[in-house]
Amino acid sequence: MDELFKKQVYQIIRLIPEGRVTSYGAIAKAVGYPNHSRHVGNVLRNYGDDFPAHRVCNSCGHITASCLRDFVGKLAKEGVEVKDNRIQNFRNIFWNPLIEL
DNA sequence: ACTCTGACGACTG
DNA sequence: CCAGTCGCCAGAG
Repeated sequence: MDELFKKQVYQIIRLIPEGRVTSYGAIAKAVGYPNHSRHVGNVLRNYGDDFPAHRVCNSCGHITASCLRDFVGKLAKEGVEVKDNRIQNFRNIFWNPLIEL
């Protein structure tokens, strides 16, 4: 896995506005690796809790993070409603790094 | 070199 | 909307 890839992923995630979310696949595309959605999640795992990983979920708006920590709480704090690991209103708050960047 | 695994995704019914 | 299936690629063992 390229260091560049990680760096790009980190960069993109830092740019996600508060109260918005995006998906692993969207990030992967944005950094030029269309089929590396899984690795985006893997990169996130490494960086830990010090950056807004809670603003990233899968393309269905479903939070699949095994460790779930505070994600729901943090999201709620930013105005993102989550119910049963599912992001409510996902379609509206989705932030596309390719278009809105 | 091979097999399993995984914070995933697109398609189909 | 939900479940099943297949494709994807880098790490770990």
